[in-house]
Amino acid sequence: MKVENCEFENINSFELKDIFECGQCFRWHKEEDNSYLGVTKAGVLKVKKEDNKIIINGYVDENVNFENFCKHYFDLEKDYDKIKSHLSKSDEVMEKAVNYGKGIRILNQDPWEMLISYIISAANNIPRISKCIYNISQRFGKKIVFEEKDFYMFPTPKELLEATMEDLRNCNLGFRDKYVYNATKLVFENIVDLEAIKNEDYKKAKNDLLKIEGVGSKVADCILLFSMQKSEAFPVDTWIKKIMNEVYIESKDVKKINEFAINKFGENAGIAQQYLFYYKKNEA
DNA sequence: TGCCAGGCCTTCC
DNA sequence: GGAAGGCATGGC
Repeated sequence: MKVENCEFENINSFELKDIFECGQCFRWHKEEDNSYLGVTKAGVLKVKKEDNKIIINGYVDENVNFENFCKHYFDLEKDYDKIKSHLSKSDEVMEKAVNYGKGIRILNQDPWEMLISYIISAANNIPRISKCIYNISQRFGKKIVFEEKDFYMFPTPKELLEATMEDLRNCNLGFRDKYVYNATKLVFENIVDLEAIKNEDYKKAKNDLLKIEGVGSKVADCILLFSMQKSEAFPVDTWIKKIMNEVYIESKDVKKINEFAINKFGENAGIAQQYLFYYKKNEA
């Protein structure tokens, strides 16, 4: 492990609260000085924003190129201003949602971690999902000490393979224990190759993820959007169902809503979804 | 107490 | 192929 730091200036659309509290990640927490601390695949990161400067400190793996990792993780190569102005022209509700979540960036997280995290998310709420993920990290992941505090890496497939069904139940996963247990085996044995799936196009990748027990349309879309750079993936959960029904399309059929949205919002449907989700859950 | 949470799977028409 | 019920657990 090594200590690292880097800075980025004049990045548009970058607000810590919007990025870390819009529901896409479960391992970031606000500190007293308004910075955010989080555990990523590279290690522990601390992010601050001062004026138009983003300052990132890290305690990360020796082999990580820190600046490149941050650039990718925070999706800094993408022009969100352009996407926002395009989406805003769509309609009034979208314009409001974009304005509400104007500092959102979609993080590029670890596919394996997203697979397990979103299996756990089914019929669950965000605080409890975070607790579940902390529990399995604390019991099966590597411990890191950073700034005199203990952090736990998300366990690798090999590490999580050590967990029995009972262990997982003790991490408060509830009925999702068996799905996590089976998915871990599939990934460890490379029957499910997440890196290969990541390289496929959206439809094929989604189709492959749906073969995993515990992964349905919504969970698959979250994995695709938050860790596989498939920005057209449009996860339909209960909140999105509500706002879509109110504004765009009256239907109980999740598949219909999903297809409608991809047609309407196109290649950035997933980013549109995140603005809508954040807006509906907190404001509307 | 009853309902809901970033759903999915199985069963039953 | 579409609707209904079950599934753990905690917060409100």
